[in-house]
Amino acid sequence: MTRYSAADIEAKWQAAWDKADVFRAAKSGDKPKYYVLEMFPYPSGRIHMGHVRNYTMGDVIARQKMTTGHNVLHPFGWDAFGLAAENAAIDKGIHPAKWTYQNIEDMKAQMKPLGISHDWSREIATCHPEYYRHQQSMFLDFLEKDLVYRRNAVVNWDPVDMTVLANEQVIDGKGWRSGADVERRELTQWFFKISDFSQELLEALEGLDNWPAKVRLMQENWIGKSRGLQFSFERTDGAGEIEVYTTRPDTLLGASFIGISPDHPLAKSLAKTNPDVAAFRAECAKGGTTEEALEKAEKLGFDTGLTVKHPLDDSWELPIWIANFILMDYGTGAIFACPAHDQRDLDFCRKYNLPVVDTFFALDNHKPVGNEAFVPPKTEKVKWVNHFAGLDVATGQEAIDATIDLAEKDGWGLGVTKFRLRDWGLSRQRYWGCPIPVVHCETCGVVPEKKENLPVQLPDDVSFDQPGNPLDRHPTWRQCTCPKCGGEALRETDTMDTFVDSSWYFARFTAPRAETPTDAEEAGYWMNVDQYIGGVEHAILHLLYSRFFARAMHICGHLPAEAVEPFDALFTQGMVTHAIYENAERRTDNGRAIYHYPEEIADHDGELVVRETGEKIKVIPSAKMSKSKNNVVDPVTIIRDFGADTARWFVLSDSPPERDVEWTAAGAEAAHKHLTRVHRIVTDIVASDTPTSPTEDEALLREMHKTIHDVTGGVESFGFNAAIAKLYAFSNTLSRSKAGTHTKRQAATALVQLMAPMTPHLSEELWTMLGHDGLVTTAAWPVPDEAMLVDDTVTLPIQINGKRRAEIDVPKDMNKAEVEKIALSNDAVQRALNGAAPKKVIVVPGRIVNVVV
RNA sequence: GCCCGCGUGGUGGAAUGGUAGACACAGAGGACUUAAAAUCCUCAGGCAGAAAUGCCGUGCCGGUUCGAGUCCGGCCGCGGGUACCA
Repeated sequence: MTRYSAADIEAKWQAAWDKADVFRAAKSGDKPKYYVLEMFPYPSGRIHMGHVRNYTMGDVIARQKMTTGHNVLHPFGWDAFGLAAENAAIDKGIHPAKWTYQNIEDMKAQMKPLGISHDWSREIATCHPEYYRHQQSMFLDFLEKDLVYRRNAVVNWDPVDMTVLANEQVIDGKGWRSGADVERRELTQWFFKISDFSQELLEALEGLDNWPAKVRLMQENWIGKSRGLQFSFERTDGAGEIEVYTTRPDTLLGASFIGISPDHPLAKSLAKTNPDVAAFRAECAKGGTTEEALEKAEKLGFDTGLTVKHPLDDSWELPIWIANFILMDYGTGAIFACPAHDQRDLDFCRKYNLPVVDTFFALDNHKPVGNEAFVPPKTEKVKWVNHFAGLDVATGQEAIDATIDLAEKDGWGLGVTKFRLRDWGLSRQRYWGCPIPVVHCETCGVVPEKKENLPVQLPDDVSFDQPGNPLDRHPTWRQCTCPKCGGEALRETDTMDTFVDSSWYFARFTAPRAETPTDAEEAGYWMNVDQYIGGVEHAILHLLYSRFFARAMHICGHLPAEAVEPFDALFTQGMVTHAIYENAERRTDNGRAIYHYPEEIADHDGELVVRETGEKIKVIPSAKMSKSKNNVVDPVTIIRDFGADTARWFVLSDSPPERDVEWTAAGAEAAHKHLTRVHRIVTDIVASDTPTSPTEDEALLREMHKTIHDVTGGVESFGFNAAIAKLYAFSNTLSRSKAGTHTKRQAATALVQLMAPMTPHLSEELWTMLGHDGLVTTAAWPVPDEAMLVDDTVTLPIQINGKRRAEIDVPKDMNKAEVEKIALSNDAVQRALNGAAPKKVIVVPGRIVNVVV
């Protein structure tokens, strides 16, 4: 008897697939196409369990589709530009390109043994000029179609390193290398006009039936459509007005002050003459740019001393304050505050001793406003103290609509629809990204590079010995000729956000070597992605940007109209998480936490310590595996010790794919044991010669058909863990069955085929062992016999008052009255009834009986 | 802060509004073995009970329903996103 040796089997069958070239995709007329795509990885250098989980899921889908008559495209590539490469350049002195390409090689070497059905002939890397030249060319198309523009926007500025920081590089408001207080600073930057598509991107969400509801909801909220009132408060000094936008115009009677953003034109102009305003603005500019940082920052205010008039009452004056929590990017950069009915406004008023206009709702037990605002839900009816907008009693929404109507009728305001979605800033002041193909000319201004001059290629000779963008200080790279006037000009040194790279790679995969960004015929055939799979952390940005990009590409003729929603079905897998081990005794020189790899940790009598030094460890429970936290677990050892099939089986079993899983080392061994057992079960069957036994054979075949049915359903609906549970159960059934050898071989064949998408190498081996020709990878998927799926009798639980008390076996199609009669004559029911008649009897055919006593 | 999600035995988890705990891991007991490993068999939510059985039980509080892990409302805890990590 041969033992299961993953190493031998896996190398052998991978070679066989290569030889038969089974995963190379090509257009074909005779089969429906199926494009399955996993989100491509960032080449960090090591694959981790999250990758294995992601690609294995995609592989199960791809392989199962191959065997159900589909022409499958399953490509792979690298999201290769990014910040980490520059950090490596700074920390280790390696050139970002060298680091990236080396990582790609390393990760490929770790990926290949997994036996994923990727078509490697289509491999792309976004940092390759052959990729980004098409991206530059599309940027020029977008420019021509007015989908790109420049304006000022804020960045995180490190005043010590004199450099722009990513949000990730701002920790508690300080630069991660310098430790200096970060400031917000304005730069002129490039933007995609994604906000022009707000309404369309919102509406089209409804059609995405095969996307998770939560992702659609998150995008809907992100786009954030709102209808509100836009109107102006006139300044009492006659020097103009303050325009505000509010989604709660119904609270206008409670207006207590006007707040403007520190970046509001009025605040800026006051700062020119008033040093206190300038100082306050500088104070507000401290800290990072994230919405979280802005929202959580301590609320600060500054009294301008100016006042405005209430639009409904000329004698009602309100003060104008500058407040740090008001964003210039949303609405008009100015608001009115209603402290009686908004907690944040109330807190602000209490802090700065501003007068608070009392509640204007007629509350049953009215008390003057204390430190708690009364916030009725938009759908709740409230009664007014005074008639307002012609209303006496109304819900918030009715009041909002009525107020807008009133304002429009009386001519002092306008109902306006706004979106939260902002334009997509794509400028990055960094080296390792796709250069933005424009030049700056003294005479012509900003001029697009000529397409024939693409790619605008990154220079290789750059240094990272000082902070900032190396492109800015490169001795020659910037110098170029103006494409318009032919005079001397300077290249743009901003590169593109890496989200641009990942917003169209799925389209490039359909024709990865085409001379244009896409090939109309190939894109027409392969698009859309039928099944897209990736981490839920991409629910908003990547997926929304891609939806925009597909529309923009369509406008420029790079994608057909049907491809504006590029992902027909989306599955968001959960993350593989792991505890983070923070050193509790030591920090870095500039006070940052030190994180240790799981393998550096030892357990000393229940206390976790650093193995080498014995330093105590603070365990941070469970978080997304992240390089910066050193909590990434490496799957390579599992593959080496147990083989790819074990790793694949293991990541699919036990946890539902959409759920986060906490990584544990235990379990891989168990998965391997099971595969060994399947190998032994099949080996034993092949060697056996048991005569047929009608009842045993029938029982086994019934189980086989049920298993085929359940596993097929599981695989097609991402219920991989449930499918694997069925396969475990069926292995048990098969191994204990007394059926004849002929039937057992049939059952073993089904088992091997059903396992094939998950454990393709082992399945190929056993397929051959069972005497089948060809590859199980291309053999037709088994189909269950419907007649074998239904049992003649069913076991019905009997509940008394909703609690299970007994069960009865009845023929499956027995009518309700019969079932009720049998149920009522049951001992447990008789006991519960104690001679009385039941109040009610519910019979759900084939399901349950509930007797109410 | 805001948006989204999740919470079930010692552990991972299963369960179209219909028998809560399938299938596994760890555990206990047994068979085989000189012994161990491997393998096979059995047990196993908690409490009470010899057992039959009864009561409790899906983060907490409340609601809808003949029936709630599942639907609704309110909390608590954890995770993701928060526009320059990808």
